[in-house]
Amino acid sequence: MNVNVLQPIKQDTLSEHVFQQIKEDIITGVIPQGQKIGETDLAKSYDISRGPLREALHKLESIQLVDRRPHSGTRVITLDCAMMRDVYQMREAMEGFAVRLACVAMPQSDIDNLYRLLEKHEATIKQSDGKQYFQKEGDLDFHYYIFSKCQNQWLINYLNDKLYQVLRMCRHRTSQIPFRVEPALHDHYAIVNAINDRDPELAEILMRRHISGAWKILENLLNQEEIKE
Amino acid sequence: MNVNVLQPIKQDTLSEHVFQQIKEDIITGVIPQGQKIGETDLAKSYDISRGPLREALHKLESIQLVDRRPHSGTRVITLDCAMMRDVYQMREAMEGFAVRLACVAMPQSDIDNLYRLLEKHEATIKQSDGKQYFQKEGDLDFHYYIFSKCQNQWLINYLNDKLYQVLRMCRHRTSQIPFRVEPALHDHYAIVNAINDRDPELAEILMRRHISGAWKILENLLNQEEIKE
DNA sequence: TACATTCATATTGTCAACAATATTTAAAAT
DNA sequence: ATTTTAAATATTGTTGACAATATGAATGTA
Repeated sequence: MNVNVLQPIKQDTLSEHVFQQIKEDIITGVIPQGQKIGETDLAKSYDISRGPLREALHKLESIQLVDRRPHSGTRVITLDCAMMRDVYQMREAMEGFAVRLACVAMPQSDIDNLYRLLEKHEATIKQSDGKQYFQKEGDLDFHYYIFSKCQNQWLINYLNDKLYQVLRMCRHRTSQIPFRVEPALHDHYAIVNAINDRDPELAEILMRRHISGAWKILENLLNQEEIKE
Repeated sequence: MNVNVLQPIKQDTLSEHVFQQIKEDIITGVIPQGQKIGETDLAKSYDISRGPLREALHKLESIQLVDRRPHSGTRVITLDCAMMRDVYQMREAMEGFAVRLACVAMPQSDIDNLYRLLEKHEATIKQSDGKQYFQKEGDLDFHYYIFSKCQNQWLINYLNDKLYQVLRMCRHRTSQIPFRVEPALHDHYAIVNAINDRDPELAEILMRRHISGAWKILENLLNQEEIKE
């Protein structure tokens, strides 16, 4: 595995520690969407003073997990359809570009690792074709492995720190819905094949299709959900 | 002009006000690159207490203008060649995608405005073919106008809040170097023509070429500069 | 009853002092 | 003279109190 891909973990300060914790609580729904966050309350419940808490909230704002309005307060974002669309479009643009770069930069050993990863996914799917929920994590692993090899630190950080946090939140929200995972696996193989052929042009196109396809499925599900309610 | 494209200006708090001010001071070089920032000193020089100043520094960190290490301190980033490359690659990916979206979403009136903008640039260039420095601002206007019409708030915010701040910093650093601006104008016309033909595919390709071309020129200049020193 | 205004309350923004950590300086040992 | 160690200094992290602003309740008026 490469170094220098992920920033060093700095959890030394209270502010940073609480930031991480609140982040997880928002993503996993412990703090529900749209909820107003009172500084005094939260500070008490995490047992720190308001100073570091405010700094944590600022960091949360910078990765779009909360909205802050001066003098008014902070509240957790609500993942509506428009926001998810924006996020998936961003992924399309950025992961498409990332795979194009990675396709040129990857050593063969990384490509081999990707094939092994997909084989593992394939086995997991065959083993348990009922409970496909677990598999979604595998999807993230695949995407993460690829963009982390693109050699552009800004791109990596944005995908990792911002987009994928919101994405995890989406997944959590839609985790009860069962997806068909075989088509995704097929897409993944096609992408790795393009990388293996050192065809960045094609790799980008396939990645874009893969992500925009995922969005179309998700969009339909969300609309159905809305109609039901 | 559309509303809802730029977030409302919130300069109500000290923290926000100082953030804006330090941001400008960094971008324009008043605070030089690589400089260590002492909280006590800066707080005194902006005549506020350390609380709001720290919040401002966190915001600056979130747009990559400073590096913070816990317990150690804050320093202004240094724009080396690798970082500029990353930024230009990001622009290539994101502005390419933005123009693709904008190409579909733009009403004809916006396209007319773009043509008028380019005519104005053309006139400015002819008028003062010596001092092309001023013209670079025009380039930013053009790019900004396009991506602000892409209808994806995440994309707009990232370009506007992060990439373009660093880009302005680059421009300031290389402002003494004269550029030939006619080729850029030619590219701009080609892009607007593609938009006018409602050809998002082509518009994206042209935008990518335009930006990667600009990077190649800049890269050469930076290398020459290094050799000299 | 509906609406506007005023006052009380709660929440956010700011400050200055204190604690914890890093950096520098000076002394001691090899 | 160079490296190690230890103390002193400076800087960052944290806290609780105070000021400014917004929110909500109560009162009065149409």
